Amino acid sequence: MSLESVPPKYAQLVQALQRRIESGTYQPGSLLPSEHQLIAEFGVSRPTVVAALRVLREQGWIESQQGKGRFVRGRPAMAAVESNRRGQAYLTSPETDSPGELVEAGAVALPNRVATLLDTQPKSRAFLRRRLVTRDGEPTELVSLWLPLELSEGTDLTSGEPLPQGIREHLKARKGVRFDHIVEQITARMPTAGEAKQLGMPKNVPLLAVFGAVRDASGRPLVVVEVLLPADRHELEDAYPVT
Amino acid sequence: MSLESVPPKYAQLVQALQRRIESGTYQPGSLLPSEHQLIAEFGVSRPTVVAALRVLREQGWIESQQGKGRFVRGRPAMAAVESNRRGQAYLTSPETDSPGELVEAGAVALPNRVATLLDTQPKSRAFLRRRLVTRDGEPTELVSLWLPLELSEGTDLTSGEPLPQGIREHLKARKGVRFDHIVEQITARMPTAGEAKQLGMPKNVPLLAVFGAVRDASGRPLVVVEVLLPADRHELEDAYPVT
DNA sequence: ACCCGACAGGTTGTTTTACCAAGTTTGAGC
DNA sequence: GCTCAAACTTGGTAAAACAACCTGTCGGGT
Repeated sequence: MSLESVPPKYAQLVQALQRRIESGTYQPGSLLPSEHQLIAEFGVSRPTVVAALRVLREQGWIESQQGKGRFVRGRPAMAAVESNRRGQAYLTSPETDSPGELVEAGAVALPNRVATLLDTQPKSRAFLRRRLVTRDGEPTELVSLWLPLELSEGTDLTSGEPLPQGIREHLKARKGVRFDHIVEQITARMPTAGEAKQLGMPKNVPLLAVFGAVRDASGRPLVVVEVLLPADRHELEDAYPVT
Repeated sequence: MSLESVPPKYAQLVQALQRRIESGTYQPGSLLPSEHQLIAEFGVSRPTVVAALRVLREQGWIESQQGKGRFVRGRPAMAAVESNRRGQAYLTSPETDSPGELVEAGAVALPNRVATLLDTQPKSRAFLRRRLVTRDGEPTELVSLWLPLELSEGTDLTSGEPLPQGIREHLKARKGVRFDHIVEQITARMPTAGEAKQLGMPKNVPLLAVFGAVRDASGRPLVVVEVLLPADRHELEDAYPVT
């Protein structure tokens, strides 16, 4: 009676083949053993082998060609690029993890762009929570969070205290909403006098403005995050496959 | 004798179920018919049904719960957001599709950032091809393409003529290289005097600079694309799932 | 009357055996 | 040298069985 559940056979096969590719046993460009050979070596049936190879192909480790065989591509290089999405971190990790100070928390009239992203009438009101994040004691990013009023009620976001929990978990626990994906808009503009002062940046350096509209699986907007970054100190990096 | 190859049954099932979800026959949140019911209705075997449902789950249309059934999530909202990646279009569609003029084509010393992205020594030389893209007769974007010299030899990129073919196809046909993914860096800065003049923009408006390092499957950099956008006229949009 | 556990019948997840189709390579035979 | 069939490869379909999980119902016990 094993309390630990063993992974299914096809998943074990996936891991075994990944290890062999990473260790160089299977060189990139070479031909992988055929289905029949893998069946003989691992003692499993053909559908099991096929299931494992399908996973590897979908993850980009190998590619297959009908009639010829399956070729090793190597460890997918995309996985090595850590996607550095600014909005993500502030939604999942607790505010107490990133030092900073709360500069605003209360109901405000929505800017046009945020109203559009939230799918509400312009000038309607929503809850705004804005933090100035510091790194090494210096202010570096201005992070704003807009929530519809009905979503902010009954949460700890309206308090002036830093959240000891990720915003994503907090909203799921209190309001039952589930984040699914983010639509991101990136623009650049000159800082206002107030922003330049808060961020301690020269007035002739542009700001990178990242707007992230967080939506549920049906596409309904839940929250909008805005991250303002002085462009001389930050840049955004990301990776994606060529279609 | 059908010359057209019919799609496999599981793919037909995928399409049929997608249509029903989109048309509202299967409402989001509701329970999908069980495997047994789908087998009876479509007259296929269980592995075929399971294969179709696996595709739908991986694409985000449904989610499954062992012991209960499969629930409709709806058309994945991510698919509705057209990913608007600036670098992509210039790599795949022919230059003759986007009006503009070639402003530079020849070997130059690499800027530091591009040399880093191409994984070469700083100040080494590479081929630069720069185009000023116009929309509605107005200049809007400055697109630069850097290639290692050995990759530009024997291609039509060194000529002053617009390519009647996508760069991706051209390089694959002539040099046998295959684009796999792009590592993208986004920054903002003030335009130089020359850039402001070429783009016909005010000097106090920042530029969005998008650097895209195109790599093959092993992560080796092939080409670097730079797109310069006046920030008052363009913004970048993208969507990605919450992990 | 109420509670709780056993059990039956539903669901999806995993594995096996079997067969046919389609693409590629090889080599035997002409 | 050429043709073509055989033998390899992966892709797809069918039928069956077992395991794991959920949800009722039907008991028996308190």
